[in-house]
Amino acid sequence: MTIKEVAEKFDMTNDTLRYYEKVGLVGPVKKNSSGMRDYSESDLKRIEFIKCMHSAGISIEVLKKYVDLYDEGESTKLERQHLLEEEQDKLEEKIRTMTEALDKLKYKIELYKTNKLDEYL
Amino acid sequence: MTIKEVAEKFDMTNDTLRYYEKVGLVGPVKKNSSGMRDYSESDLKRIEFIKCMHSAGISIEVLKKYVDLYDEGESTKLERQHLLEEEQDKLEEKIRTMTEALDKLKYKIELYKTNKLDEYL
DNA sequence: TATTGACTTAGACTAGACTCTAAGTGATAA
DNA sequence: TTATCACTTAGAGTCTAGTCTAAGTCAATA
Repeated sequence: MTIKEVAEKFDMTNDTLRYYEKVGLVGPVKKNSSGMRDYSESDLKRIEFIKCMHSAGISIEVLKKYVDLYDEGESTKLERQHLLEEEQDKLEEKIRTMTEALDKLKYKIELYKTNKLDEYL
Repeated sequence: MTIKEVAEKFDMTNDTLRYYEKVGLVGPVKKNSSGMRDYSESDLKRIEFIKCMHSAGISIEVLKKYVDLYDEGESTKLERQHLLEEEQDKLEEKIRTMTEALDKLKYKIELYKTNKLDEYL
C-alpha cells in the first residue's frame, strides 16, 4: 500500500506518516524498486493502534517507548503491561475530568436557554 | 488575593496566570499600591471556569473568543450559547473517542494478563 | 543599611507534534 | 522526449501553550 493510500485510509497526511516513521513509531517501511514506501499489513495495524491511542491523548513519546519495548521482545512483556496500565489510569482520569467539564458546560448552556444568566462569564 | 495564592489555589503557575491575563482571558487584574496583582472574587470565578474548560481540551483561542463576547454584553448572548453548544458537541465526541481507545487499551491489557499476546504490537 | 524575597515588565525560549520547503528521482502521459 | 506528477530526503518553519530570563521595584528582615 502506498503512502497516499495509507494516509487516505487513516485520514492523516503523508507528512505525518513519514514523521511517525522518522521518530520510530512505525516501520522502517519497506521500499519498492523505485524507492517508494510500500506499507505492509502489520505496518497498517501499528498505525491503527497508534492513531487510536494518540487520538486519546497518549503522547508520541510514550507510544515510542512502548514500540521500542515491543521490539526488544518477550523479556519486556511485563514492563509493557505496566506501561499500558499506567496509561489506562491516566486515560480514565482524563475522561473523568472531561465528563465533569461537560456537565458544567451543559449546566451553563441550560442557564443560557432558560435566560437565567446573571453570573460571571 | 495575591498571584501566589491564586496559583496555589488552582494548582497552576504564576506564569500561567500572567499569560492568561496577557492574552485577555482574565482581568485586567487590579493592582495594589505597590503595583502587585490583587485578584477579585470574579477574577477567581473566571479562572476556575477557564481552568475547568481548558483542562477538558477547549483551546485558549476559543475561550478567549467566549470571554470577548461576554465582555461585549447582552447582545452576544445567543452567539455565546452557540459557541458553548459547539464546544459541547466537540467535547462529547472527544469523550467517545477516548472511551473507545480506553476499551481497546483494556482489551490489550487483558491479552497481556492472560498471556494471549500473539499480535502486532 | 544592606540584603533577601516576592513581585513587576517585555520579550526570548521551549516542547510537542506536526507541516512545509527545496532539491532531486522515477514512471507515465502528450 | 519533454513535461508532469507522486514520490524521496534533509532540514527549516509553525502553532499552541506555556516557561524562562533579565532587569527592575518594593517591603521586610539581619
